[in-house]
Amino acid sequence: MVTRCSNCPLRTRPLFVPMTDAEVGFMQKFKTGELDADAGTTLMIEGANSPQLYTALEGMGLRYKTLESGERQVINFILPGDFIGLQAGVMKEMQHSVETTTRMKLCVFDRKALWSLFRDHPDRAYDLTWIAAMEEHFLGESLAILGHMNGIARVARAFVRLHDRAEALGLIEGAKMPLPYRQQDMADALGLSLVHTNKTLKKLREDGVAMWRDGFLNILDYRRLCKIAELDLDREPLVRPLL
Amino acid sequence: MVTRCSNCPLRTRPLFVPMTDAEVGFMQKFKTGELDADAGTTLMIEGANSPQLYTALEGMGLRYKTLESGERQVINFILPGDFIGLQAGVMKEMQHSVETTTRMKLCVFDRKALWSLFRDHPDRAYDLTWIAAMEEHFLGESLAILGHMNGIARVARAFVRLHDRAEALGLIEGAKMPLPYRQQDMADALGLSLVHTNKTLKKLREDGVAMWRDGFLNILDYRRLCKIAELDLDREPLVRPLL
DNA sequence: CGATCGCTTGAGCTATCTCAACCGGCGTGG
DNA sequence: CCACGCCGGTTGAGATAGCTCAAGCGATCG
Repeated sequence: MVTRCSNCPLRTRPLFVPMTDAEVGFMQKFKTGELDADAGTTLMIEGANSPQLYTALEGMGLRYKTLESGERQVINFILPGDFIGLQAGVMKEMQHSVETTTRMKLCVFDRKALWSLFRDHPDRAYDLTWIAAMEEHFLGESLAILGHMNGIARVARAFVRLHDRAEALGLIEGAKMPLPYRQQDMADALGLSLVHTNKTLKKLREDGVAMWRDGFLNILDYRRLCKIAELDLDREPLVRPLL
Repeated sequence: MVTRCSNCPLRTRPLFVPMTDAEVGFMQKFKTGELDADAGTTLMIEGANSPQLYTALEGMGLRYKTLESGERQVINFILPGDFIGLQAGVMKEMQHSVETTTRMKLCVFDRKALWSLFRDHPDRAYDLTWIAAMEEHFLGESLAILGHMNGIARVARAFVRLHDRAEALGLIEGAKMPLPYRQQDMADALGLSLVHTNKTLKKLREDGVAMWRDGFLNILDYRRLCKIAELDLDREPLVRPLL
């Protein structure tokens, strides 16, 4: 279902709209190379500027902010297809850091090329703005989760979101999906303490709802998970045409 | 310091860069009119589509999401200069609602014009993406606030942010700035209960740090407020070139 | 004059936090 | 090859920030 296109640094187009040959040509010119990053690599750092932008091709990572107190707020999890560095592209500096969790393969291109994109390919520029608006939407949703839901609902919500994204990417095999993060990462994403996150995971495990261990998430009862996450089972599908 | 330009629907350019005559002309063509909305008007509604986009010229409002449980998450507060409806512009539908708190004057333009903007004015389109990236930054910051700070720090942070924005807009008169929201709005923005928000405000009042009543915020001790908000007093200024 | 709205305050409850200890697996260095 | 240290995960116990429920107050409005 998902077609990989390693020539396309900007995987912004809904999948059902194929690129024209001309577009593919442009994209190849736009792309400056591919990057193979080890697990634990810091791709971008808060406050600094990055001359490079990326699209994740393989592997997983996360975006986070470091607070004055030294704590971390994980902004979101990075999966294949995600665009990395829009802020660095248009603003003076990044407002969050980006780090790989597993080994990642990334499509690299130059931020200076961004302007030519806007000048010569308005439809692509439009897509880019669409990405940003989408990102804004997900952040707003996260805000609502942190603002109004209790521990177990937050964890459940995270699992549902990750499951749905993984499903769209074809990453699920036999009800299991890779989820290579640490419990601390999840805790930092959900605004919970590590201890409480751990106990919440235990509860979900014991209730036979979902099991996350050894880097894999196994959802045993999707229906009940959605219920806990306060999500409609037959909600309209997440619009996430990025790859 | 701030120059008002009611001909400019897209107040995206840093203030120190004046528009050329040609640009002003285009903007006037782009703009379809002005809207005078009463307090309590719903400008956009979650799930619906909006044929119109706005720039706030006067007055204040707020963006919010309604949760399954019926609760509200206030995404942010709208002040003059804010762009409203980017999501509606590029996505199928709005992901949050927008409501006026006071009477507002808005600059209106048509979402269909957005595409011509991208096609004919790449620099402006670039600005629009810059806006979106900026919005993303602020949402990320809010996320960190909800995820990691306690009640009093959240309120203090909100006050500092609002103060700084108001200052940039020249809305501060004798240490007082208009803040026409209800305590419930603030509570919904910060993920606190109304009762706890109220008690926190009382504490700030009694400690002589800040006083919010009758629609005005009076910051008595900015230095201490920043301390509570866990903000550096001499942090680099908030980059918010939007009017 | 009664009803509504926003604000205020008290009291008890609990979800979540912090502190602290322990465990198994893994990599490193002796 | 063993021993040690470190990392991620797990669990218990006590402390508390923040929640819910409930009541009251002044202002505004029809």
